[in-house]
Amino acid sequence: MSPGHPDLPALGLQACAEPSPCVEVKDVLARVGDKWSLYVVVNLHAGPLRFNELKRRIDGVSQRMLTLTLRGLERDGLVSRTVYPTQPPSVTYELTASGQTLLRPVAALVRWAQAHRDDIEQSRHAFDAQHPHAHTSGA
Amino acid sequence: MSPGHPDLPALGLQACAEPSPCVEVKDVLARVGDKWSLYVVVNLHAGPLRFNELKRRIDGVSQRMLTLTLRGLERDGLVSRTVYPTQPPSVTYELTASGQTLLRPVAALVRWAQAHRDDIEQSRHAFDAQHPHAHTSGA
DNA sequence: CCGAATCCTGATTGATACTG
DNA sequence: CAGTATCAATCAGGATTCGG
Repeated sequence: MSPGHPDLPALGLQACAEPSPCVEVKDVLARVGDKWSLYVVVNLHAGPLRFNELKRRIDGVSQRMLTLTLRGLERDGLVSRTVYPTQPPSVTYELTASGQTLLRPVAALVRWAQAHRDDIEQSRHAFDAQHPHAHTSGA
Repeated sequence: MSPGHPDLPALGLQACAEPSPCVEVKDVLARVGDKWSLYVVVNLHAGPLRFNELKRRIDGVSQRMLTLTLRGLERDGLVSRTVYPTQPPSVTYELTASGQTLLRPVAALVRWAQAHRDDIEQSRHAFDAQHPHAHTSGA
């Protein structure tokens, strides 16, 4: 029955079939999948940035959300926060070693997204066409 | 100043520094990062499953959320739905070719999560310890 | 300049009940 | 068995305002 599935179990995914042993993944996805974390991490990949510089680059993020995102990232040890007691105060954020390693798997996902963008777009269009009652919302 | 950053730009991430050109990624993360899609995809990796079988396996998912998740996945062409007009009706869900390819980058993320689980856990604990005002919530 | 606190809105989710 | 509909609760996110 099984078509030509490559054996994914070898990738360590079978351990993730149930919610309980898979909390770690939810964790990661919650961190990287939220609205802004990814942008912060990516923008920080080239070196430290100050708060408002980050805010200017991400443009669209509210200061509240940027603060919360940075706090979350900092809490998880993905980003470090450095305060320079100047006048006015200056604070910079930088990727930690962990934060840098995260970029790699994220990049894989990005590549997948780019490769399948058209397929998905097309698929959605086709699907919406034959499902009149606009529940287009994804899960 | 830049520490030993591997050149991430080569990974195609620099194109993602700003929201606009990065919609695709948000898309993917929205699909895979939501509460249940990942479980569905992973559970389907070994072959087709019926609705309630899926529901039983994921346990914790409400039938509503499973339906919505499957619809979203189907809409994006990641999962296919097959109806057998038996009595009672039987419906099976299966990963499409696209859906199968998604497992690979996801696995990379899973591996990262597993590898950094302890660091993150520890980091959170340390962070919470010196931040009394329980905003433990991540961003 | 950095960022914390408050208020308010809308999207997500879950429980329950009902239909084919 | 598979799926939909409705309702209520929760939560994330944005605008604004105040403090160090």
